[in-house]
Amino acid sequence: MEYQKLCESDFRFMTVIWDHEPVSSTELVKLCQEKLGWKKSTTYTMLKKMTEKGLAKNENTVVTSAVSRDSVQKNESELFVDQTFSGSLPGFLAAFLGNRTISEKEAEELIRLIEAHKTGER
Amino acid sequence: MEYQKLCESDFRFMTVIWDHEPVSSTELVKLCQEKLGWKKSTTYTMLKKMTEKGLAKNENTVVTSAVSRDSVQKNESELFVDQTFSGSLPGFLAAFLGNRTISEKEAEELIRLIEAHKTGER
DNA sequence: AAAACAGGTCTATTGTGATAGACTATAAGC
DNA sequence: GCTTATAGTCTATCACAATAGACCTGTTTT
Repeated sequence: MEYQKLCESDFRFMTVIWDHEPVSSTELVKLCQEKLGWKKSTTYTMLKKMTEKGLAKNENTVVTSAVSRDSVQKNESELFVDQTFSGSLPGFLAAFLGNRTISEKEAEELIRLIEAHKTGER
Repeated sequence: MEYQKLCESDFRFMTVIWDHEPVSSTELVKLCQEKLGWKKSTTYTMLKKMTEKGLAKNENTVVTSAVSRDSVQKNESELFVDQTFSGSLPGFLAAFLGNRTISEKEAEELIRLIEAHKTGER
């Protein structure tokens, strides 16, 4: 099955789960109240939707994620770069950097990442 | 005024404009028919919406953009990184690269971009 | 003058994202 | 046995994204 984009509230909800799992459903209701301003039924509605989509689990009142934050972030990023920059990572980076500057420390971190994913091919 | 996110069809529509401007409205109708499968009235409805939002202009049946592709891409990218990675560019890059590899040529291009935006600060 | 076309508006439909109120069922405490 | 939590469902509302059909007006062609 192919990746199904998460809409915004889905993502924010999953973020609460990722940040706190495993978490009891009651606790999750409290957290969503605090962090997202949601009522109880909103949280349960979302929770059900997420379990139906296979993104979360609610077993015996204990909620956990069924997909990792990393994998979702990866899919979302790919989708975004595809849609907005026809898949061009340099295109994205050029746009994102625009006329901002980044610290040398951050630059080094980025370069390290790039080096780590570089193949030998030209 | 703050940046108003473009929804998906808005962005695809603007892309047609950016790719062809200046373009007559009739021609735009044809292009949207081809590229997006839209009917005439759909194109005009969108065009009106875009002019109302200040993203495009229709002057004397000649359509042009009122915002650059670059600036929209920049805003969208910032928004995406903020929402998905709490604003962390390295976070984005790590997720995007995942377990893929990039060619040496592309890596060089990315590094050049990063160097160009590096400040002296540590 | 009638037909054809360019250029456009207005209203309507369908889908679904986002949110919650009212209600139900089951177990725990008194 | 009644009350109070806990855990959850079901239905509904509202906004707006996405799309288009029917219609209108002015200009050009036959």
